[in-house]
Amino acid sequence: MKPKITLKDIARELEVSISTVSKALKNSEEISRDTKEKVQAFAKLYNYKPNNIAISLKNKRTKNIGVVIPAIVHHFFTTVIRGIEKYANAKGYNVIVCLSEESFDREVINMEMLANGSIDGFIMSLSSETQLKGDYNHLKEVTEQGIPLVLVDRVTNEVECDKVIIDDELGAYVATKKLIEQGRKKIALITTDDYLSVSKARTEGYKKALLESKMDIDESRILKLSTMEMDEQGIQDFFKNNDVDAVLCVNEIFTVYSMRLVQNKGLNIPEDISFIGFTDGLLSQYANPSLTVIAQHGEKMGEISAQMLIDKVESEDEEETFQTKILEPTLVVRESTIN
Amino acid sequence: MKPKITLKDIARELEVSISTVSKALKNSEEISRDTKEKVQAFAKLYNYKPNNIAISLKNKRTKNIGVVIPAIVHHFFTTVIRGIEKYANAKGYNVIVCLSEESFDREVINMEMLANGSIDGFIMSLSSETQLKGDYNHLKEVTEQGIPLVLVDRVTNEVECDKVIIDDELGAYVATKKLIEQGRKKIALITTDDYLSVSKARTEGYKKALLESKMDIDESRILKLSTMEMDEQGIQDFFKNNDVDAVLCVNEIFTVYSMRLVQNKGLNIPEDISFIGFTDGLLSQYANPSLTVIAQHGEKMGEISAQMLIDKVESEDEEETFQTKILEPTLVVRESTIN
DNA sequence: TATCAACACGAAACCGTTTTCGATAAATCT
DNA sequence: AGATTTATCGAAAACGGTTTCGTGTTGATA
Repeated sequence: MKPKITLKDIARELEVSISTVSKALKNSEEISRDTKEKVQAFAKLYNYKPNNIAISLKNKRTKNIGVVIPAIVHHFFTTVIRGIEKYANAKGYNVIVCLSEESFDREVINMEMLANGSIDGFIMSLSSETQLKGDYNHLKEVTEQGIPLVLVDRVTNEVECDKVIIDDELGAYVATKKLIEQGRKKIALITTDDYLSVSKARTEGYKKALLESKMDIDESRILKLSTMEMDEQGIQDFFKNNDVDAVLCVNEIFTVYSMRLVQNKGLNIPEDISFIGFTDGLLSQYANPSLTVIAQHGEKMGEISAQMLIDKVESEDEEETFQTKILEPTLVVRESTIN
Repeated sequence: MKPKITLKDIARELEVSISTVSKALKNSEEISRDTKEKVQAFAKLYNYKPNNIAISLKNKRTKNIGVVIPAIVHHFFTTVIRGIEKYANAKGYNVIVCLSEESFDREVINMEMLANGSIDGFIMSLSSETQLKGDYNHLKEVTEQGIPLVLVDRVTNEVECDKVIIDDELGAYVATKKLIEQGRKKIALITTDDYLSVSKARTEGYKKALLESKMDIDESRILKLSTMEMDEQGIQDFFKNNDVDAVLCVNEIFTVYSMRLVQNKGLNIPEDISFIGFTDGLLSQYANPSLTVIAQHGEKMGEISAQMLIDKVESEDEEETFQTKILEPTLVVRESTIN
């Protein structure tokens, strides 16, 4: 066990001052070639690495960014993290991941843990409970303290900050339009409660497409489920009581589970009924039939979030100008719709 | 924008010394009731929170743990992270996640970034490239520096540290045994290269079960694929050239993809051919038919890893005693096998 | 030979805490 | 009254760096 070596150790050993060592290691012009070589050789020999904490304390910058997301087992969020990691790491930043598990309290606790010097900025996606409560004081507090914040995907316009979202309304619109073009007349929507920003937008896109095609909006064809748990019974009841020929679902799981139900009823996909889901994840790729989906480009969203955040963190001037980056979703056609 | 308030600010404002403020906030006996109340009230009013970085520097403990894993889009690893997060957070620790993306270099870089004071300990799962190279010097270095390390799932016995694994050999053995009991005679194994610790163990379990039942080991029924990418062609060729009535796959994706291939050939699952996979993830649950799998209990593994690490971090004594915790996998029977 | 710039280095402040060790005054004891 | 406690607080070191500023020693210049 060889403990870490410090500047002080080198200074003592070489009988110079700490400042000399520090400068020598930075190749400062102030220090003679002789001393620099001596110090650098010694440092290399003993594998000296400056202590990150000390540096953080000195320049009030940690090179850490905090990421608070509702869940990690959802494929979409893992791709977002991956994008963040990728960009952040290339810029020399570490990523501290905290999971709110859709809980308001855990979101608050996690932010407070990180907001006291541990990170230079936040990237976060709101928990569903937070969006339900509509309480964003914990976000406002960090922005008031001057900590940069980027909201991604699940956002709110209650707090002023940078945001990265996809055009969920457009995504649902395009998907619904696609189903209409295929001659579908009874198009269902399986979504989550409206307080989720994304769900609301998608419902609007769905309705917009229907209205544009002079089709009625039948509220009984819209199923709203909880975000917290997978309500299998709810979906079963829905298909028992409704006769539909196409379904748009706001996530992969709803889609795949619904497909199995109708398959067990003896229907053929996509001949008898079409499906389109959100999120282009493993489930969509490997489902049978494979899913036509609205791809959300999570990795791209993560990268952009990280870029916006790090730009803010590293910018000198304190211009209070925020932007919202809206990405366009992509329709990926596979086997669950007639192509 | 209200900047963070420090002890010094409070001291100046209340005309006492910094030490008095510090003690007052800790409810020290040294300080009079009057002063304590005054200080505490002021601190609450201005929402004083101690700076984590300063505290870290002082007591050489960051309350951060570093997690380095090969990938995050694999369901198994996300469950591990979730378990780590859960335990660590309950203990007041933050989790810094780094992705090696199966690359040796990125693994080294990430560890070096974190090893200089940013974290109190590591939890990691080796990248496949690292296992291929067999170079574990970066691990040995951190342990030599006295930084606790816990290896999880993808481990090596080249480095002495705590480890958490599941009994992969047993898992494959149980699965193969199950297939044999069902009367399967031509059981294939689709796995990854042997340099991965888990693949090797699973292959052994598979062989052991076969030998125990006096069945021949036909090496042509063992397909070894790269970990790096999904080799669809390799699987297609395999099923073109082999006649099998049961398949054991080391992950979900191999299983699901293989199932589709044989389904498209007109075979019925599980009547004509059975499938068992590893990892009880979304793909397994929602595949059609749903998968019989060997569950690896990733979340549990994460929790145990975090517990072992934090125990080491917080223990005073430096006993160099390491343990390897071996979890038992569980066979989850679903539709891809005859039950 | 006195002056001055260039060179090479060190002292010390600083980042925000914690903690040890006095120090002062009042209170208690002999 | 003098000695000793006790209560209350502050100075300062420490954690491990960075950075400003000062200082002593050269050598060159006038």
